Amino acid sequence: MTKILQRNLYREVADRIGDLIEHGELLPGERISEKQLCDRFGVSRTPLREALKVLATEGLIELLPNRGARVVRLTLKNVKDTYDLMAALEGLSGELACQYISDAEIAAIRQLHDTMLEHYRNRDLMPYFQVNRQIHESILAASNNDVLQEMYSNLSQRVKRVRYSKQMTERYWSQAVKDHENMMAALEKRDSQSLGQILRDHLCNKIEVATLAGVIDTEDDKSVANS
Amino acid sequence: MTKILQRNLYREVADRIGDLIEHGELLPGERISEKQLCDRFGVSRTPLREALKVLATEGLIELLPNRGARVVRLTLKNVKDTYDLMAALEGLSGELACQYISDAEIAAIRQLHDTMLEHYRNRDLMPYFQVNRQIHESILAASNNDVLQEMYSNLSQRVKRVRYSKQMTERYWSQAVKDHENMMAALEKRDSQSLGQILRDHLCNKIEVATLAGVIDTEDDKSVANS
DNA sequence: CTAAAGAATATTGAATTCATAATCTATTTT
DNA sequence: AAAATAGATTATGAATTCAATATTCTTTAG
Repeated sequence: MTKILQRNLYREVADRIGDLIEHGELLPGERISEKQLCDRFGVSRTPLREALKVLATEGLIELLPNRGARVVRLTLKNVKDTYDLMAALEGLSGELACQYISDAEIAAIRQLHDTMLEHYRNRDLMPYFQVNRQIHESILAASNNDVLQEMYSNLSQRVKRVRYSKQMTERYWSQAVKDHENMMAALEKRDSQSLGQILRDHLCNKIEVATLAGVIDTEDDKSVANS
Repeated sequence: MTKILQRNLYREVADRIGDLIEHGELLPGERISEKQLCDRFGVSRTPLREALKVLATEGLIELLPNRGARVVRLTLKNVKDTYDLMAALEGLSGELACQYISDAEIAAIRQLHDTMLEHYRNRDLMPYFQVNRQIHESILAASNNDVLQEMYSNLSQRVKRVRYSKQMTERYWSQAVKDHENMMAALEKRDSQSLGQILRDHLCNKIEVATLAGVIDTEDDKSVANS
């Protein structure tokens, strides 16, 4: 997949700041200094400030009038809300995919599925997650709904930075694999109702949330003192 | 027209441009002139351009590198995709509302519902739609999910400008009212599965889409000539 | 020594300026 | 006369400048 080369400086800067947030170089609640980032990226304040406005719209940072920007502090409720929404969107993607997906696309997903099972049997966690993600993305792509994909992508961005803190227990892992077996069966039957329901109930996201409580909403050195 | 004198100038400008798009003063596909809007709002290009970036992120306009901004041209598929998504979100809002809604809130919605029925009996179309919208908004609010509400609001904004072109047929109207009767029953029983399903299937949005084909994607004088 | 007040500094908000790319117009060539 | 090209004009992209608000530091009163 060739990347569309962005000529827009502000978009480039926004993506870079997004990366900093995702990788924890900018902490939740941390004040974002315009000057500091300008120096870091070698751009002037104009495109940087445009990027900040865009990131605020995307929900990654928040802007306080006359007081600059800060990284959004994810609360447990906030993450929970986001996952509930993502589950609903995945459900919709499954329903739609059943209507539009081609035999070839199903075969490709079947292949991913089998690969994933192999990783599960070997207990290769990272490759498992990698392929798992590809399966969900394939179904999303097959939904043939651009708005849905855009929205899902945005929500995914917001909670990306809390993903690394997962410790899969054996019980949940086997359940997730069973879910995927059912998904695969529903998809190959093109049973949209079933696939939608399975994806909505698929708990892997919620597991993450459950194991997460300690990571998010950390009390930092920076003060908050707002409404 | 009152001039702008508020903090968060870019937000104000973005909202005003959004209004222009919604009310058809800026047409789909129409090139947006920065200078013209600057003069109109009495602001400099800096906050205006920030507003354009935000509007592009919200999906109302699109930015072409070095070639300015233009109002997004809604295609039938685009609107259809958006409504599919909104239906899924409404479904989720219903499920969640059943979990969190208070007796008082249900009573308030019951009151709105009865008022709506009255408007239906009198065939008062506009008041009917007004109260109808209030009911859906009340359920959304009761869902207790801020992210959901934010997303729904954004999607709603995108398709707002095609709403006025609806001609409700008697048959669809009576069906919509029946749907609402079922919704009300499910809500009062706090039957989240039922309410979710009813809201997802509730067709009023799709009626709009069906009667819409002539309105959207109008071929304007302005040229497009992109991928 | 603490706390309040005021000056100094730094940061943000917005307008202006400069640079570059796109568009338009007029002229030239076939 | 039609098409192509060079120059002029306009619009956009980005940096800089100016103005305001907020923050920090210093001084002074209690």
